[in-house]
Amino acid sequence: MSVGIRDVARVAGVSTATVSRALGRGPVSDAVREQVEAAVRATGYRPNLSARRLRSKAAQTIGLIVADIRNPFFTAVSRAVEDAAYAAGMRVILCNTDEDPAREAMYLRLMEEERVTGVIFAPTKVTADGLRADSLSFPTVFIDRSGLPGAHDSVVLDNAAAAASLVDHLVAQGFKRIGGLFGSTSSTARERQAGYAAAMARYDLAPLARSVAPNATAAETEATRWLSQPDRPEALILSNGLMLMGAVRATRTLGLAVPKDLALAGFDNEPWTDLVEPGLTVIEQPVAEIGAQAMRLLFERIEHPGQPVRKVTLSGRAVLRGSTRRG
Amino acid sequence: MSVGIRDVARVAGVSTATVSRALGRGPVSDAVREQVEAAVRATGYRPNLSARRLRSKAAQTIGLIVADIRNPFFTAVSRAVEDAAYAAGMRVILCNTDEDPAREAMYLRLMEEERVTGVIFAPTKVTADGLRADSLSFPTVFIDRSGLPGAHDSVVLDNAAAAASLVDHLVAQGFKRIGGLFGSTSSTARERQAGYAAAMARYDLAPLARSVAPNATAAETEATRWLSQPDRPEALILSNGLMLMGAVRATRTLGLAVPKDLALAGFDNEPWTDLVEPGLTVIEQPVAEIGAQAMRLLFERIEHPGQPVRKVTLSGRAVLRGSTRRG
DNA sequence: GTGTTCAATGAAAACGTTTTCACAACTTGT
DNA sequence: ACAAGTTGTGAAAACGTTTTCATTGAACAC
Repeated sequence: MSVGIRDVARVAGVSTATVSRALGRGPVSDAVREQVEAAVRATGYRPNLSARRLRSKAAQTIGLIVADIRNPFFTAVSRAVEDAAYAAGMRVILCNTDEDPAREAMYLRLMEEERVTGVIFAPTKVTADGLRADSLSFPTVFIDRSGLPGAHDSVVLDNAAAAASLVDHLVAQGFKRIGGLFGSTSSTARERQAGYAAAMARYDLAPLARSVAPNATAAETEATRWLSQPDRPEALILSNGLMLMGAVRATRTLGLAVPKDLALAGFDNEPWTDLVEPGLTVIEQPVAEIGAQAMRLLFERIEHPGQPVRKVTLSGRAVLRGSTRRG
Repeated sequence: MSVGIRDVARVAGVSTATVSRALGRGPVSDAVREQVEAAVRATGYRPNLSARRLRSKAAQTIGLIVADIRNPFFTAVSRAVEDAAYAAGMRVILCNTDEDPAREAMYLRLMEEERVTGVIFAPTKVTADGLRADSLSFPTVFIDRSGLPGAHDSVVLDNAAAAASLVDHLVAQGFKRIGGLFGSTSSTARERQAGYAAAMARYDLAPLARSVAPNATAAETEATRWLSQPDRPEALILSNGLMLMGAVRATRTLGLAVPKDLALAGFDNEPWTDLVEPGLTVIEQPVAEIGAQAMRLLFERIEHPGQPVRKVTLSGRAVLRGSTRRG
């Protein structure tokens, strides 16, 4: 049979209250503490966390809700979140929504039932815009995308500036017909597109933007179609790593040389981007920093529930490689 | 204040027992069930899962303990595990050990305290070999590496056969001086090395094997050193995706043409492996299948605790690309 | 000495469920 | 028409902790 705190108490010759105090933080004499610890070793006692949570109302659990853990951005963020969580003695429950609002709603309900300490959430635009400040019964930090202004803490990339810096770089290299292929569903992609358009306007260049589903296949299909046209762009900006991969595939099948026939630039400095010749110019997101900052905001929100909503905006870093070098 | 089952009971005009039965599976009249459901909607009741777990002793939680979620192999497995878990109404707690036995021990203890339903675990060799059949108080399935024979259910790749098939392919292409650079810590790498050595022996070729830490940097360093020697191999097999990446970097810095100066082959069919010219020959692991099979074994173990220990061995698929084509 | 404070402890309540037990009201088989 | 299930329900116990409340004894201030 399972050994409980009363078995430990009996062996140690004290009350269950004293055992609880000896194991947690409570005033106990050194002698008693040692007795209890000996009894714990003797019995092989392991506390039951469900009981502890029920009574103490501290779940010591944080929920991490992302679109898909296989997206390298979320993978890296997740690792940072977990490191911070376990360092603070908390567990992490991981959920993949596949950008499906129904699944988002389901997982948010689950989080309520778990009575989690807090949640880190990368919502779709529709869910983010639907969540008012008081919609959620637990502290929540949005990552990657922020929702209604002032409703929730968030940590995001300065997407517009990052996209603009790619345009700056391409213009400096002498490119003029700069196209942009952006994801159609996320608010992140929308911000990047806006930054791109604004930068193009600054240079008096006509923006050439298209939108598709933010995955490699859709991007490859659309890029192939676009680049087959006679008036194809001489440079192309992709709004995330998967789409960049699709674009590379398109250049291969069309036999286009990079950067001679087409310059390429994108987001997410994944390990392979410097392996495909001639190296891809990308915006590197501070992924670990995003996760760590999100946890910091979350902990501070838990500590001071009433404090004003905060939005942390981090800058991307342009990693310049051969794919944007003017022949 | 938080609304509990007694509030629902009061509103519905029934006892708490009836509410519990109406929400779960218990005999209740249709009329009462509707009343209860109406009361739940009216009160906004959300069950407290900690209380439920404490009383019912069903945690509905599975632990997933891997080395590092950023390793694409574990990322993919993790996604499959989570899909299966949530489909069965279970939550997933994710833990990263960084191959550190101390962290493994810590997380295993945590799993005990959580009273988890089961665990999917990718252990280091030292931990795996130290865990007897009765060491763990919860059903456990090992993935990627199996421990003591007959101690735990496991699902693994046929590593020896996979490595041998790479040798077969290289020999068929006419390569003779085939080197192997293997990870030094995992039992997986050891199996791959053994398969490599056995295959080489079959062809009466001298094995040329070296071991380093299984990461990109160490592999790059060692490969650079090795390939700088006058008697360097004409083909190189790497024991995982990260090491393959390191080897590619080494060829770039040394100015070696692939496959003319050096053929390359490795493991893990990651998306970038077909993007770096001329395409890398790799063994594709059935990652989703591994996760799904692990969950199947786990559920069946939970269902039938006494059944004999099972080991599922899956085959890799050789994806042949330009990096091993004989010039 | 006599209050007063404080540290250490135990008994018992509390946390929010599910499950057991008992029972009443129906069905069913004969 | 009667025994034997079966079904629906409520009261109360149980799950394994932490926390509250009360009590003891010792230390301290006057």
